[in-house]
Amino acid sequence: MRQACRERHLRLTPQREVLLRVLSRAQHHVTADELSRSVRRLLPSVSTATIYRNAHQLADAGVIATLHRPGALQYDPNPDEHDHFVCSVCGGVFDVYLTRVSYRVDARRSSLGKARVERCEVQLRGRCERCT
Amino acid sequence: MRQACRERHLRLTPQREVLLRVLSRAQHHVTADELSRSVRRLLPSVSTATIYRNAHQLADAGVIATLHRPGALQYDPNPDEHDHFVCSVCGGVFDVYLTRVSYRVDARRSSLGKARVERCEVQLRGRCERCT
DNA sequence: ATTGATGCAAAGCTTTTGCAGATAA
DNA sequence: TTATCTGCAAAAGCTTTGCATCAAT
Repeated sequence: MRQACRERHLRLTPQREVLLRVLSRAQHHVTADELSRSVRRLLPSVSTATIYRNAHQLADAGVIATLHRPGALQYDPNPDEHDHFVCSVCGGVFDVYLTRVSYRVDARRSSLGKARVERCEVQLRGRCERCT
Repeated sequence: MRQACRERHLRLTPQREVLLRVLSRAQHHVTADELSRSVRRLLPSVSTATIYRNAHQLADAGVIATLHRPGALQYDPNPDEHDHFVCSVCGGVFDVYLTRVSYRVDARRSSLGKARVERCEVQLRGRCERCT
């Protein structure tokens, strides 16, 4: 992460260092608000604007990913390629790792034209263990 | 659509009728703002609150679907089961119909526990025809 | 010395809500 | 008649931005 910052001329300010640390420790996706709280626990002065600005830069750099969920944006610190399971009851998002993903596009019904498909993201839905 | 409304005791007010008409004619996904404009072209007095309230009710009724996209919620009036292609350049969303979707969950790496998977949504990403 | 980063406060947007009056069934 | 709906305006969230100041390189 620090390496990626240097490459992009992102300075290693105390604020950014704390943010990186919090993200690398995060076990799940986090909203900007949760990120703010965690960061401020270590460095209380950090402003919301800084959280957003830095998170966006990291997302642009491909260091973290963003998920648009109802209510608020979520930052996904998991750098591995993976997909998600969304609980339709509690709304929780869980990482899942899929293998052998395959599909066929019904070209006649899909108005893709000459579009080039570069990636395939899967979102599983259902009830999570706790909401069963 | 009208039938679904009756079943749920949703009254067929002029506002709702226009909304249903606009939705049934829509070729793509629409934001609440676009929906407002289209509806007001036919019935200028309709308020934003009414648009949101009704769209949510229709979504709850399963008549339309909602997509959380950056910037704003989108309503998807397509009742067929389908997936989406998202252009990473212009952000446009296009309907795609997939067949033979298959995948395997790597249970060891995925912390799903006893969660029950009920649905599998696929989101393809790439460049759409116009952005190539 | 430069160029980028920060905090603050204000602004911007989308979406929701309270309420009184109106209306479909 | 009654439960539902509507418009308005205000409120509520989340996110972005302008700006003066500060600091990493």
